Amino acid sequence: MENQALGPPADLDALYHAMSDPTRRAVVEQLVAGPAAVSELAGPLPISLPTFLKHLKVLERSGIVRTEKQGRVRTCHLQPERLGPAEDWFASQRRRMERRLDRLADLAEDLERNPQ
Amino acid sequence: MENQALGPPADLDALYHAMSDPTRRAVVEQLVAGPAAVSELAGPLPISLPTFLKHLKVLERSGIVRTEKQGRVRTCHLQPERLGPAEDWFASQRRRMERRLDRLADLAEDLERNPQ
DNA sequence: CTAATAGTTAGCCATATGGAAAACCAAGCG
DNA sequence: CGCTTGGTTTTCCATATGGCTAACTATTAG
Repeated sequence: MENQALGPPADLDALYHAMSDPTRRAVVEQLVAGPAAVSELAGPLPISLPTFLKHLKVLERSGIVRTEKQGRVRTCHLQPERLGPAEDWFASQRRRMERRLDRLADLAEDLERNPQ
Repeated sequence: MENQALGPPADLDALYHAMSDPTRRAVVEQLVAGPAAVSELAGPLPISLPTFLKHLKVLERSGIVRTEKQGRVRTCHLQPERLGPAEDWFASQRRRMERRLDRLADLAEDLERNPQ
């Protein structure tokens, strides 16, 4: 449930930190459409290339993006399997919360049926 | 900024930022079990109360936790409906990615069947 | 009324983050 | 070879973050 033995340690800190910035989410949304070179990704964005590179490094540290250089072009790919754990933590909390609320509702019903 | 008509409104910033810290995730995991007072939440944690309060404010800004004070006790509640959007963004990206990979697989199959 | 309890404010500090400009490689092209 | 293109490194800046202590306010228990 926690660590699925995929690449680097699936650390939620880095993952959620990576996704907490709109620029970086935009990059991910681009990469969903397919791999892209650094300049293709940076082009439309209103920030300088070096600044973009910092964002890219944050994404790489989080494991959500992998990059490789061929010649002078660095291509960026999304690692879809890293999206799972991020989604899972939220889903897990939500489910636990719902179960609790259900139990609470049951209890309330019992009390109503069988008042003290 | 450049929101490309993809995904929900960008208060995801605050949400993901809130979840990028282990202390704050621990608080959320506690609150899933039910509402709790500030000191109950802060007690087990290895940080000072003022520091804890800062974390709590981050959680409140993100909308994931609501608090109310009665007498001298401030009680913290989880807002489960805020967990949904956070989960959804990831789910949405993952699904888009999967669809793309499926199309790609189909294409590869076609090529194999019908080589150029 | 006094004292303990539960938070809150106010400083202070070190590090991290997001941003920019400038100068610097290295791979291709003509 | 020399120029251009695509990245990279370095340096610098302002602000945010996470942590602390100390001092303060406001309830409530005795």
